[in-house]
Amino acid sequence: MTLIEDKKHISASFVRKLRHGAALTMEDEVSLARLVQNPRPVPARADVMSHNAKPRYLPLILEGWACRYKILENGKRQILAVYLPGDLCEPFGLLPRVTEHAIGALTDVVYAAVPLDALRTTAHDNPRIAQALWWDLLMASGIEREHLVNLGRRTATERIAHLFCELQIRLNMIGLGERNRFEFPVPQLDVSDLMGLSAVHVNRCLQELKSLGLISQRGRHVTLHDVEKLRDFALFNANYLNSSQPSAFSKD
Amino acid sequence: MTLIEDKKHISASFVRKLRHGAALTMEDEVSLARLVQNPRPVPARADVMSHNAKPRYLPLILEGWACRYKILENGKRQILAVYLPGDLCEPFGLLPRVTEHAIGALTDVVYAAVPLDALRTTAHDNPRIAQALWWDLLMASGIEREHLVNLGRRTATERIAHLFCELQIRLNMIGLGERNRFEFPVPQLDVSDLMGLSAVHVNRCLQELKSLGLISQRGRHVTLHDVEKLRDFALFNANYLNSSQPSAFSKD
DNA sequence: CGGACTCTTGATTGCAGTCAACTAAAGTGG
DNA sequence: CCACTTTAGTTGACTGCAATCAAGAGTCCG
Repeated sequence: MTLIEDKKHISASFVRKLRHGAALTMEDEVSLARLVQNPRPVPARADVMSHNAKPRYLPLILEGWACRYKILENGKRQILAVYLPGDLCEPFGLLPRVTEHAIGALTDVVYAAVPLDALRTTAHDNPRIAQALWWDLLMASGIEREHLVNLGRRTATERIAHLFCELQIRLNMIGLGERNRFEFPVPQLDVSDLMGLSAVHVNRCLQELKSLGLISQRGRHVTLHDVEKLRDFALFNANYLNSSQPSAFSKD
Repeated sequence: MTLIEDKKHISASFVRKLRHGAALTMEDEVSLARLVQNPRPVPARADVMSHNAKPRYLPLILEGWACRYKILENGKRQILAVYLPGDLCEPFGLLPRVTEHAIGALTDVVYAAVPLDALRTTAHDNPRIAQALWWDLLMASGIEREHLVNLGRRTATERIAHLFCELQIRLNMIGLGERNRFEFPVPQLDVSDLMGLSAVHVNRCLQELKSLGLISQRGRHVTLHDVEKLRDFALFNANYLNSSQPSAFSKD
């Protein structure tokens, strides 16, 4: 296996996701793969990037699940976003800044440090790549906003159902999991910090979803028994995940 | 009064805010003011921009308070962000897309439609303006993320206290209100949709803040009696509002 | 002066948090 | 390979924050 092919392998999720945002050519994909260097491991519960760093690179998740989080002065933690393989942990990171939140590993993670200037140069020189990255930014901001709606106006069980609906689509986008079954390796304690709930209550909500026949869990895997029913239950509307394809670079 | 001066007047909040993000020259400010055309009024409770539009312009609030909101299928409403004079209602809007949420007027509003391509051209030709707009984008995304923390991990009364702490800074930034006193024209029903609460409970939280001596209201005006105490109470840390000055265009 | 909002208050309900104990599973080291 | 520790999941009892329901009081405005 050549070096290039190996790079294409480790960057597979990244490229695969960006294909949804623009019609990438083979060369585009090679350019993207070239950005992905030096995979680094991080164990579960450790930080990929700490608070108040001023990074010159963007963490790109290659394997495992990570998150952006903040800890309040009273010790409470809120997870702001979940990052899957192929996700840039600083979607707004086309330019550097002091990081406001930490990035943590929910499971064992392997990530690549994408150099800022290389990413910027590549995007600047290639309009399709630029479009794909803009699309990715819009999707990431859509996900965060829907998360906000989740916390504000959905009940605890609805929130968790909504999470599964979203993950099902995001994982499919990068080729992980089957249509209605996927690995869900996140401890309930972390789910509670994501959903603004207590861990005990997360446990009970999961049981409710199971008793309703909407999902089941075996080991670290979840099965969604009836995606349509689950979406209705969760007041889930998938528009926010892909309806925002930009047209700035196409002919509208 | 010449036309230019008049434009500078109606764009005052916009320019004034952006000064915090970059060292703008007089010419920069004139360029920015030139983007602000055709002020349009919208009455309170009407939409500035509805769902599923595909606008070629960005609403820029000139007077009054607006918000981005979403209504769920069960009729519940969540306000995602509050926009003050000088705020672009599509901070990610350097490129067009189908709008995911509606923009609504919380009070009587006057806004300008900033043409997309004019904004893009101006930013492209002027690095200081580009920097200021990036800074604005980062601040807007920081505000939304803190809002998410608010809904997930702060109690009802803390949330409202936090809102006042944030507004105090944002309003000062555009020269509205005094150091610890400002107009707060938002009905409690809208506050409840912003904070993920019921209107009744918002009322009781406001009373609690008053009985704690932290704030008082007279008519449509709020006074923060002890900003430091209020910030402690709200677990408020102002970093997210301005610590994210980008350095992509300066020499780091 | 009537009507539409908006705010306020009280009574009641219920969702979700907290506390605590226990079980299960997964590492770890002797 | 088995004690021992750590982490994760489960259950029950109780508490409490915030929603809901309902009615009344202010305010603004045509």
